Amino acid sequence: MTHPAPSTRDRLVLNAALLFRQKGYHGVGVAEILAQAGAPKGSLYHHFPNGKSDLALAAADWASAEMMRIIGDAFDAAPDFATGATTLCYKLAKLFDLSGHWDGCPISATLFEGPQNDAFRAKSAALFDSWIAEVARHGQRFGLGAAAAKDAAEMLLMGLEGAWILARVRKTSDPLRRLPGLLGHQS
Amino acid sequence: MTHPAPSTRDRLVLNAALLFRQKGYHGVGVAEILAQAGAPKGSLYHHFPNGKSDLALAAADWASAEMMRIIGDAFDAAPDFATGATTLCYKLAKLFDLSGHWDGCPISATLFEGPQNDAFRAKSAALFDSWIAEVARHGQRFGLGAAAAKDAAEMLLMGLEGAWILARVRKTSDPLRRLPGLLGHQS
DNA sequence: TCCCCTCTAGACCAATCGGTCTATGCCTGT
DNA sequence: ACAGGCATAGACCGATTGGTCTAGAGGGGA
Repeated sequence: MTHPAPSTRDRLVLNAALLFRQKGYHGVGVAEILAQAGAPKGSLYHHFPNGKSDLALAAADWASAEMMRIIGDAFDAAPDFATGATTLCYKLAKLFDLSGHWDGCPISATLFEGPQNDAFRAKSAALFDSWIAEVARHGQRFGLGAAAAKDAAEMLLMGLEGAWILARVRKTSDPLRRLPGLLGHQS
Repeated sequence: MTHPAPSTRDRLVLNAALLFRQKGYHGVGVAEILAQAGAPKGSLYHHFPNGKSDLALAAADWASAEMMRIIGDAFDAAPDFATGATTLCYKLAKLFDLSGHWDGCPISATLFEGPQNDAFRAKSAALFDSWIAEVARHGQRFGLGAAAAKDAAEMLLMGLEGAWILARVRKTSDPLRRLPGLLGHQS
């Protein structure tokens, strides 16, 4: 059905992404990641010489790619920007419900509470910007001007992040589902 | 000028709040808090028998009270809801600039990445709700209906949380200052 | 003066942290 | 069959973690 036999490296990245999202960078120990991925310590430091921090960056990249895919799915099938934004919110709400872990945004959870390291900050900025640029691209495709598209994209992202936090704290995807209405994207 | 001689307990709470905001719950060790507060270990466990987790809850309470004060200041002096909301965003942006640490929201940073402990989650939910209720109260004071006031308050909070994240990642308070415009609170 | 209680002080502890190291599979090319 | 390298496997390490414990400083009441 899905992938037949993910490599050790992929298992490490995937499980690290899941755990970091749930507990934050400092909240997860390498031992826990290794146990959940079923890999020994040697493998981690073979694939990621810099250990935990390299793994976190890879996990964030992986999670960001997943988000880009979701954004694309939501907007590609939409007739206009507002519908695309609404679909995106609903898709994320559904994933939130399915996970059963009340996870947060993968970027902020993984990279934010990490080391003060500026590389982490720059990386998260770049990933967020890539999301915004992608949403803005769809906005322009639907006829918005460049500035208006970027504003709409940034507002959507900010709303999503805030709704995500509220959803997490309340253990319900409601805030994500109500966001489009609050943003004026649906009547 | 300010308080003449804060008690050991107050110094612990204050410094814990500052550090947790910067690095998250798991990102700060008790040793670091004690060093910054200039207190020995014995004092911590005297005032907070449950140690770090008790201290985090107290720090969150303290930070939340501070936020309630800021909300009150912003809306009390405002002629209408939109102006109050705008003032609140600007006040938080100013604090963000002054801190020089690119801190995040005190609640999410302190309590979110903490232990899976449901008490932490419930506490943060209660504090967020108190903020929303306070903003909604001002909304009703300015003539909004109960439901509309709560919607506006929740949207403002979500926007603030999202803008806070973006501000942090970009090391600029711009997102917080642009939020009122994006929310339609000013022309 | 003496007691008592609150608070300070820091030595000390087991557990866990992230990371290094050597040994050994295991698979491929020859 | 054999060599050689990629990858696995986990023992091991010093540093740091949150937390406990004993000792004593300090001050107010009797």
